[in-house]
Amino acid sequence: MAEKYRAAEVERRWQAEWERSGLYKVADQSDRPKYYSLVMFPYPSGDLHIGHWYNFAIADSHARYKRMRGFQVLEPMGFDAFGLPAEEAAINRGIHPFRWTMDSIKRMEVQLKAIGAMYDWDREIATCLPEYYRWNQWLFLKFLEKDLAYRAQAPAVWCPHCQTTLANEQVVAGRCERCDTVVTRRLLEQWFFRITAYAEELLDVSGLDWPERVTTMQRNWIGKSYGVEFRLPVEKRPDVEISVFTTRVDTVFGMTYVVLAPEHPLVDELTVPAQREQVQQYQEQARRATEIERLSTERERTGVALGISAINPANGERVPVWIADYVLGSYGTGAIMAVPAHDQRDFEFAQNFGLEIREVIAPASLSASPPPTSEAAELRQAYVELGVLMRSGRFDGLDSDAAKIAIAEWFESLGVGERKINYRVRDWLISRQRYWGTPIPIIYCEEHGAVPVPEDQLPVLLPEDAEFRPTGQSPLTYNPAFVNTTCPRCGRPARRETDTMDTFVDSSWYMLRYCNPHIEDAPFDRAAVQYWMPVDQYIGGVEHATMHLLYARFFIKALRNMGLIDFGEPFKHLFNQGIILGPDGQKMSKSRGNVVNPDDYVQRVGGDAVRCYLMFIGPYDGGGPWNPQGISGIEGFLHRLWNLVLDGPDPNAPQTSGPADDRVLRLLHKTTQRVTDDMERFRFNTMLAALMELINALLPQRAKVSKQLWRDASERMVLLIAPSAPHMAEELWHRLGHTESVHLESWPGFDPSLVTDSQVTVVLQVNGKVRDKIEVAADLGQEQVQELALASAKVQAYLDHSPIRQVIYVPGRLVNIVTI
RNA sequence: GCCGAAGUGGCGGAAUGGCAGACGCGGCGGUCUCAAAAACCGUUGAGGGCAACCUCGUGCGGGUUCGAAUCCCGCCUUCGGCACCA
Repeated sequence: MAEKYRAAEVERRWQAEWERSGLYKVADQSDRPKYYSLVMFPYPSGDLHIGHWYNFAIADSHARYKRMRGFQVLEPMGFDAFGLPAEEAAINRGIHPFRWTMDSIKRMEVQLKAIGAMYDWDREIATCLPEYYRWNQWLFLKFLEKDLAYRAQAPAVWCPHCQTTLANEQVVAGRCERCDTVVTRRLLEQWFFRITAYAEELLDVSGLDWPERVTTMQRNWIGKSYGVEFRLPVEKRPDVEISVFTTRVDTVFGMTYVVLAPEHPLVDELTVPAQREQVQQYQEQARRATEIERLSTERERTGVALGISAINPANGERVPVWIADYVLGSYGTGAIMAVPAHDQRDFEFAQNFGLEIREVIAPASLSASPPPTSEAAELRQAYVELGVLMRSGRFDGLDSDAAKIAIAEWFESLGVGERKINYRVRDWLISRQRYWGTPIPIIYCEEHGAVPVPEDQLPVLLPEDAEFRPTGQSPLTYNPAFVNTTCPRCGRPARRETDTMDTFVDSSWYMLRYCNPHIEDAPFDRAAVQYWMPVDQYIGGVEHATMHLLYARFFIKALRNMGLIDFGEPFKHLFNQGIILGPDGQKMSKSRGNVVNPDDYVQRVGGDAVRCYLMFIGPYDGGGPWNPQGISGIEGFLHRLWNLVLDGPDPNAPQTSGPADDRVLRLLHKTTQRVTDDMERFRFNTMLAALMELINALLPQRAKVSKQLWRDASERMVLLIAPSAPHMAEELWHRLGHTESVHLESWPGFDPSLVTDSQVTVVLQVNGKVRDKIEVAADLGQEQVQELALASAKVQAYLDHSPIRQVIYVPGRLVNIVTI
């Protein structure tokens, strides 16, 4: 019996040795092909939980596998260190965010090292350090130069709990993505990145190997729609026109009113004096409403008439102009033509206010019969499908698709409108009224307005002595030493911008920085980036589909157009790992008390066992509950592997190879093929199942196979498990007599001629039901196999002299004899 | 409401047109032990049968096929995304 495996001691020892020998230091050039393996970097919360392990440890196993396959692998680690949680923690505990963050990073470095990953710690980054965030500022200035950053007054999403504005992407169903508070809107001057300029390019995901649901989410988020934008003259106001956007210009003859968003710039101008008070009240009410209230489809449709009419350019009819909060100021032109018969929202609104509902589209199936003469009152809801036009002048009888084109062309020829594409995506609001972030490098001068901080004055340091409690104003506002400065243009007193940047700016380009994080005169090292980028495999949660992943793609495209890089996508392959739930099947949270701390398990059964167990739980994109009992299966497997290797061949085993050797050799090669295939396809659960099957089959053969083969089998198993259980594999490799690290070895290959069995089991069916099985030589011909099948007594019994109508033969698998 | 994914033993799951339940957990029985733990061996979908074996069985209902967990149609449930985007 071999000595017991002492995981904690072995793991500590090898981690120290790997660090000492610099085993995982990565050079920026190699004869080997490069492979950049990246996980979404963690927020320094101070506690590495089992979910981090699920993400990081498994990603590391895959990266180790790639390294053994001959790639030069870059696997960096760092911290997404700015952001609200540090401020919250700092406020709650009275510690400065900087200290809290740096302490958390220190703790997490220790915990991360317990994973046993190949991180090259020389490349570590922390985004809250000036050496990093100065490049956020530098990139901001570049974006400004290219008109990709701009300042505008807009009704920004406001989170009352976080006391800051948010980007649209950070609002989930009307609630703050971070703290789940119902958000409101505030009219503020804010900085934006012009991501909408890249809407079309971002829709192109060809060449990306990403989960389809992520690309679908991005496509839906960008929301491209084709339509017509046209202008309506306003009665008695030849100086004003109302622009509207519609995707259903085929229904334009059904327009019975026009709606402006409450915040539409023309509202004041167009409102008649008698309506002024009501209109202003409504505007105020709409401004105060939370997103939840505004977005609720259950809600009664409200609005106020301005007391003025516009002219429908299609038929010259007068239609009243209203404001209503179901029209958004931020989409299209902020105004719509309302066609209540063919739009459900307009329909409900028209019913509420007794406005005319005029049907102009007949369902296509009814087109043969005369147009229905039904009164509007009979309609229960809008008919929103396509159909055939009626009451539409010379367009009557056209189907919707043809009419969309015909009417668009007509409008274009009249000069009242043109075809237009609109996108749902909004520009990215990056201003945050919080302390713990990158200061936006802008100075406001009375004479010169918003002046960029000159490059040579970067970084604009975040002052350490600031009051950071959120008040709704940016904390930096209260720091005179920070705020008061001089204008870079004229030298007169000026004020600094006091908002900080959204932390998604930091994570939009960090993958470039990892390539050479020590470069001092540029955000990234062009040569190193040229070598390593794009990221070959990116692993992280799906929750970033329309935030980080979209922003990073935008950044890379913008940087490419600036000539700073020469590729257009940051992440070639993307994998979304699932979420590990608590043992109760619920999402882990401190308040539920179901958070699993990996440290206890690492101490007890070893990091290798935790890694393997997480891989074994199920498909990697599935996640699932942490079942503390299940880990014993992996423990047992690893112990049996340990014993198998250390016990060595049976003392009475044959010296020369016999028939058992042939079977075992085939099994070794077949398993190698399965493990290789599963590793490539991220199927870690079946990869480990294959190794378990192998060891289960191997153990009873110990006395039967030759000593040499037993040793070969041991070595092969150690190599196959090395990416998944790197510490034990290293220990076993050395115990087998090797002096170099197992992690410098190549992945074992397999001989295609050995992965198929010489004997195969053929299933014999009668009318699709299994009745017998026979063992035949794999290369036996169809006729012989069928003969053997018909010779089977069991088959004969079921055939019972019935005439055979058909025989299905699947080579090496089955024979199905059909009699009916 | 719209879009998407998924439903398989007590549990995690495997099998993507060809032996349903690989592998593991848990359970049951056994070996060892004074005993327990650990380790090891056997067994474990349901029903029937002394047994060899037989029948049923992958959310529900239909279909295609020699053959369906797998493909098609309809429904139910769960999860995820979007949700006034004109």
